[in-house]
Amino acid sequence: MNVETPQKKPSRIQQRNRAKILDAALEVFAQHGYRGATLDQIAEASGLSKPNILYYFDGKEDIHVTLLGQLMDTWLDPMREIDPGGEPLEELLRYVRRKVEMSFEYPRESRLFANEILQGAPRIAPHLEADLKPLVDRTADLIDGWVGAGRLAPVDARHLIFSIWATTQHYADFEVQVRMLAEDDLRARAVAFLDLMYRRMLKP
Amino acid sequence: MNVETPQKKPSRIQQRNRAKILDAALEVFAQHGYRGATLDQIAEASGLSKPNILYYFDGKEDIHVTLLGQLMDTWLDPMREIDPGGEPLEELLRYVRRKVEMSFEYPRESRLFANEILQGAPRIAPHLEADLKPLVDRTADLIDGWVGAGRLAPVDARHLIFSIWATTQHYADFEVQVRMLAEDDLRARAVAFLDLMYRRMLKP
Amino acid sequence: MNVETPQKKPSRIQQRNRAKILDAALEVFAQHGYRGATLDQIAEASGLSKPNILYYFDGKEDIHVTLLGQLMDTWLDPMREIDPGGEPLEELLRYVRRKVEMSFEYPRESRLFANEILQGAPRIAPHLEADLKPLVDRTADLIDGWVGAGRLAPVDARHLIFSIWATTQHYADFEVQVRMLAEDDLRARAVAFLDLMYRRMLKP
Amino acid sequence: MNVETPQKKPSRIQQRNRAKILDAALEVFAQHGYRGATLDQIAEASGLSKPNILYYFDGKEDIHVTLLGQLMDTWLDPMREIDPGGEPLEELLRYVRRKVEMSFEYPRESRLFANEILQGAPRIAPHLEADLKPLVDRTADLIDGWVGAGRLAPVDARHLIFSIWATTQHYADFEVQVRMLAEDDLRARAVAFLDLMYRRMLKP
DNA sequence: AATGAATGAGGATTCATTCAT
DNA sequence: GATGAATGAATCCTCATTCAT
Repeated sequence: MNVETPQKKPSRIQQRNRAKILDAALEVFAQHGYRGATLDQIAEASGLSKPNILYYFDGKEDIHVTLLGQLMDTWLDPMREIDPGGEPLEELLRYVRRKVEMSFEYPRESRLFANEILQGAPRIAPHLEADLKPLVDRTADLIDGWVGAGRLAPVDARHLIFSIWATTQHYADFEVQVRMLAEDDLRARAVAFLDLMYRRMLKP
Repeated sequence: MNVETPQKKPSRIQQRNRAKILDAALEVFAQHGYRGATLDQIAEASGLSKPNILYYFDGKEDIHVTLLGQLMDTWLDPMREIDPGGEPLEELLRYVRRKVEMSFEYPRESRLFANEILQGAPRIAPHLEADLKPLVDRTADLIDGWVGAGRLAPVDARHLIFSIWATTQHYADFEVQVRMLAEDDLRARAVAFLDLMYRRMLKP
Repeated sequence: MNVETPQKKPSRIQQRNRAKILDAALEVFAQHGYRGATLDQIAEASGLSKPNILYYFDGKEDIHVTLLGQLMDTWLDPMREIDPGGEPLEELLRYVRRKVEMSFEYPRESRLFANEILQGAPRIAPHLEADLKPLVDRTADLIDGWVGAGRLAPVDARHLIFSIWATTQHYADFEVQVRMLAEDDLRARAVAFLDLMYRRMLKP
Repeated sequence: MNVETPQKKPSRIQQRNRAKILDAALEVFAQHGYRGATLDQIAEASGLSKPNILYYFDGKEDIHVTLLGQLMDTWLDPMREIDPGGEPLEELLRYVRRKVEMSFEYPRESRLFANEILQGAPRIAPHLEADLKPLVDRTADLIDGWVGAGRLAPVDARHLIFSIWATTQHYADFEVQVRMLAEDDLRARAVAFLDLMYRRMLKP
């Protein structure tokens, strides 16, 4: 009988162990990708035995899917928090800042996501369609409205979004390369640079 | 006796088969990553038998390393072609355009590279140190000089470079997501958007 | 997590299975040599599946090294038991007798050792240097002392040792040839012959 | 069409290439055993290509069998040359000396033979029955006769022969061990030791 | 809830041999 | 005679998963 069956609410120890597994799996999947990760590595990193991991999850893929599901929730939060009633430039710059800070705070999540998209999103495509697409459509409309009202410089809303994702997540996804090439104060300089770039780009 | 040993020039058939293998491997590695790729897939995609592939290459890793080596050569070309004697804004905008066009022309190469960096650059780190770092140092100095001369708006040269890489390669590396969310004319819009963004960003 | 790591004492079933594997491997390695032996043969002979064998040992080489390590321990015992305070001729004749009896009792161990030495001792050379050499040095000194004291006929101590090894192990290592050519009572005749030979050789 | 078919006498070049292959194969088989040896190694050592080797021999086994067949011829020569009409002690001591010198001159042949016997003589058993057994029977009878006539000390003839083989071939078959433990002048000391041992053993 | 033991399905690689010229 | 190219059959090993307790 699997823990997932929602008959009883998970006990304290169950919740803790699931969390330990997911944290370990996040580390391993983010570094090695889905195929490159092994249950042994996750078992090692989580401190649980391999069969015990399979007591909490139906298998490797279940862990991965669970991680991606959790990820989508928090991943989209910054975009959801763009306030349609706020000052357009400040709202978008705040979004950029939150995104870049997430890259430095949660690089593993970013890499997990990047890995999944790179492989063609085989396991997360439904989530994207269901959650991401409507949100992006809505946000693009919002930006278009702002632009139409002359409150932002004219810009292709969707490509603006892509560019924000690209530039912010880059610090997590290409971290080894960035760290090899960057100077000190990486994080502060990144935040400042992106604020500057999007300010010049978007100021009406 | 291995084919790699540079004793004799490779025959016609050798060159053709090595090319077939590398092309197939590029496809497979770009999609599945190093660990996720199998020789069976490469054999299937190349039309050669698995042992025959191992007749031309020393093993899976040899194929991968060969691909990465080839990649670095062409990957850095656009940056090498920035002309220190040119008009700064136009030189950089040309660089952006070449980069984004490479993402649309050679998305597999971009994804191969992204995969390698995501996993911590285990096989390409030496190349990065040897080839990429000096080139970036030089280019950053060049940009700093242009900024100092007032020919470009003030900007952090290294983070500018990162942002160009991020925004251009994003179209290849996150292609499935981009195609799910973008409207028609993806390529033309991407080129136009990036030209606009970096023009506003860099105009002195 | 590997069974070899000496964190916990091996369970009953582990000890039994490791013993089964080592016994099967002794048979197979002794007959076919390291390269000629296959895990399939060991699996077949031990009654375990191939992956299960690799659950208990890190690989083919680990099994082989374990066998050789065990072997050295017992293999040198007879020489260690030569009593410096005993009657020289009787001590050496007892050593010869123990060695020839080991060849008849443990022919597989002898052949395993012979195989390893024949191939140049690639895996046992360190053991030889560490364990065998000091013991032989000591024994040769002992014999030299006995000869010097007139208690043994003059003899080259090291070549005496070689000859004892050669003649006794021959019954195990060249068993098929010996059995083809010998008459009945092989073992008794072998013991008697060697006793006679070394008695005539060594009597002062 | 294979070269072995005795339609034409082999050309000069054929003889030379077969000799090169057999010499290389002797080296390789003696060191690695039958299963451990590869055609690639033989090709490398002989300077011929792998397909070319298979032009001269029907396969790996054919090379091995050919080597063993050649070996038997020369291997038994010393025993054949024991002169029934000679002085018994001197005849046998001469046999010992020739055997030990062969071990130093042709260690590869000795090891090839030892390998084959160790593995149970799968390919040479017929030769042993046909060639070796009659010769040993005859020699044992000869020795028995000499003993009966009081011209040699009483001794078990067959075990005497075994001991001569064992002690002399030991210097080739266990060479790495012997060289690790022996002092200088290995060969001279070996000859002297064996002469001494068998003289004491056999003097009537 | 947990784990030691076991395995079937791959997966990279080796190797004797064959093919084609 | 000779060789570059190719391959089927192993062979060692990995790994997600299952079994038994």
